[in-house]
Amino acid sequence: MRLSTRGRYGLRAMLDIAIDQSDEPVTLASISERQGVSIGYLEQLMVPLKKEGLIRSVRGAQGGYLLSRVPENITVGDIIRTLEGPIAPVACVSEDYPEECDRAEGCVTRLVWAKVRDSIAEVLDSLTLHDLIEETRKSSDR
Amino acid sequence: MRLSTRGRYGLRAMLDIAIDQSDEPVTLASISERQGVSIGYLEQLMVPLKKEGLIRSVRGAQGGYLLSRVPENITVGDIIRTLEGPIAPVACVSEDYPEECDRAEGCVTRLVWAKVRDSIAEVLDSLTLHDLIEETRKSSDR
DNA sequence: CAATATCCTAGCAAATTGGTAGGATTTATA
DNA sequence: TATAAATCCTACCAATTTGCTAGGATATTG
Repeated sequence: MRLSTRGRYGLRAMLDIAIDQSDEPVTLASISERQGVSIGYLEQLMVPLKKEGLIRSVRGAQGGYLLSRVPENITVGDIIRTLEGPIAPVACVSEDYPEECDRAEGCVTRLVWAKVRDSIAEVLDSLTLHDLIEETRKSSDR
Repeated sequence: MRLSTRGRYGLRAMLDIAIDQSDEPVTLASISERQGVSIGYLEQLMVPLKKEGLIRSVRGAQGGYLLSRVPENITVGDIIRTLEGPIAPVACVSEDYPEECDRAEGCVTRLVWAKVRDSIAEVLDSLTLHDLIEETRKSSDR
């Protein structure tokens, strides 16, 4: 039941971009330095995030990445689903296209996994990047 | 964010044993037939479940497996933790021995994963084998 | 003693994970 | 108009995890 580094690093990267207030693009080099993740790996994470429309990029010198929406309108769930796929502790209760299964009817354990899926989704969807920025400020004024 | 087959098959196997009312040991051969999981693989799952004290075994002819406790006292969480390890969407918020991390203090994303962990645990710990037996009966009287 | 079970050790192919390498392309600025 | 700074793109790959199977040893019943 582990999240892969894609989701973890991806969320850190998105928060890193969100925290920057300058309105100037944030480079992967700077994210890499702050977050301790290689530029090459970050590049891979940016591809789906951009395709999904959560960020936009500026190419060339002084380029980098910017959020496409205000932090209030980007949830952790948006980011995690983009990088890890639909939430699905097991394939037969996937949010998107649940996998067919012979024993589906009368499969009681399926109900368990559906509850797990929903409880995870509830947490991820209730948190926005804005919330995490706030939390960051709180923990830094000490 | 997937559960492995160990947890899935293991829960099915445990429920299968729980549903048997005969007080006689349930063989892996019969579980295998009903659940569509090989005997060899089931054997592997029984080892930790037995070590954890959730089931006991009877060797030899007419042998098999029995629950060590009444279904009311075995939660889904007990089974999943036994087969999959402590609940931990990421290592730094593992229920058991959270992995150290340089950026632990001030790491806001950690709070997210802790919430996810707790919400998963809440679901798994609130469901017992008894609940699932009840659910099975309900879905079969139609 | 034969049949039926669990127990135990090993091994292994396929998939997934977590990256790296190397270059092509775009753009700001000196 | 070069040059440097960036993103973009394709490929590859080693290590780990997953999901098993094989083959036998041991225990128990009838």
